Amino acid sequence: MSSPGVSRTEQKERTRRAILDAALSLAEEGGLAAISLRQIAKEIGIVPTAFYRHFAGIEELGLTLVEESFDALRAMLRDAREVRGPIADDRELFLAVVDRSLEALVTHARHSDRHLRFISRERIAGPTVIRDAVRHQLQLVESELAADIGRVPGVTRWSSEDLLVLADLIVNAMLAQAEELARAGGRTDEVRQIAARARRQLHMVLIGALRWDSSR
Amino acid sequence: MSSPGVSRTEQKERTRRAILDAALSLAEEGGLAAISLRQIAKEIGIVPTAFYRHFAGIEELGLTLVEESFDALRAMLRDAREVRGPIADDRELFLAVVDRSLEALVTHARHSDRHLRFISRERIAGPTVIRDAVRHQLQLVESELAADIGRVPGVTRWSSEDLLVLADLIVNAMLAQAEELARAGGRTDEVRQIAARARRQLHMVLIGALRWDSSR
DNA sequence: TGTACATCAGTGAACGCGCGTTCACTGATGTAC
DNA sequence: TGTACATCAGTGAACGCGCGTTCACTGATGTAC
Repeated sequence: MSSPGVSRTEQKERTRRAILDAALSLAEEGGLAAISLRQIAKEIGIVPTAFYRHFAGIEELGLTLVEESFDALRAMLRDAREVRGPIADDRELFLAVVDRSLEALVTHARHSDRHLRFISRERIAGPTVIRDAVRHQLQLVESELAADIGRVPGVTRWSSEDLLVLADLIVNAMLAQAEELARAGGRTDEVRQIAARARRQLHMVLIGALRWDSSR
Repeated sequence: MSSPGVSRTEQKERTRRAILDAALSLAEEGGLAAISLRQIAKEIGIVPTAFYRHFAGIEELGLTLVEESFDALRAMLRDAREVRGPIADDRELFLAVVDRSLEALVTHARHSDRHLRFISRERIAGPTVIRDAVRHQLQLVESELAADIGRVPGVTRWSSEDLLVLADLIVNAMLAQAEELARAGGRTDEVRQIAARARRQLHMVLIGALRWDSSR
């Protein structure tokens, strides 16, 4: 099970990585709840019992995947935030800035697609523990996004509750599009079409946002 | 297995119904892909082999649940459409009309919650055949909704593509809220809060929609 | 540098269990006369 | 209305299989001297 010139620690890490990857892929069909420890072991060519050298069970593996997936999601959002520069109140400028963020998201989504799908799938279909962990992390992400949107000049008068409601809308919409994006695989035409749809949805929502008034 | 004074056909229908109900409930935890024929049989107190008197396998049962779920969803939308009456261009009137639709949705959602959750879960996490069936039906629903929105005076100049994009946004957002609604169970406070969030999201989206111009 | 011992990732046999599916059956309900 | 036969929803035994988990093990890597 080992290659020459590879330290024990390094080899262990490789196997751990292989387990996580296999679980992520196998779960694409029917979710984490539908895969077995033995399927994972078979997939990467280890004996079933070796699994226990790395995780106490599938649940622990699942929680690790939750952490990983949100690391990926946060990296996406950080990137989108950094790429866009200062935000203007002017409508045209504002939408151009949104477009730059979205381009960063689409680029990232291509590499983190399995993690994003993991989030949107296990949030709804996961075993209870996993589902709760995902939902909790999603709430944190929505808070961050809400704070982020709150800094846009036009929406500074919004109530914090409305900002959360808007963030929830955006996160749900974008996760649904990420799902479509992953499903499109590499097919360039489809990817472009879905990215265009995501862009229009964001525009529609944000134009509404700019007109919104929390006090009414 | 039978009660006195009940015809054979009627008894068969009862068992069939019990199977569908049990599957719908058992699938709440980890999705359709994670439940077994034997679990269902045990749940309703029949022997596993009796299952085959009603369905060829879990997949056929799943496809029946897809049909049922969309019957429920369409009934909701029909109700929402009927309750609201003529749609006005004026913003206040328009939003009041949207509110009436949404109230109808929330009332329905309380009774069809398991079917709605089935749709949003299996769309992402289901076995391939089920997933494809759900996605296909959802596209039809989105088309209907798009046509419906297209009749609103303010948006008659929209491209049909934009109408579909908007319908997709609304369906995704409302399915996510239906999920929350079901999760809240009967707790009145939470239900009211989620309904309020759904209303705000619809308002935000539709205010954006009224300002939108497909030609830009 | 060489040797003796410790560590520990991965092995392989074994367990009891729930799985889907087959098959011949039972006995209540339905029907023909 | 009564009898004889057909139908068929549900039964129960049996099958081979994959499951999670236990346990004692092996042998390469790591470490102490």
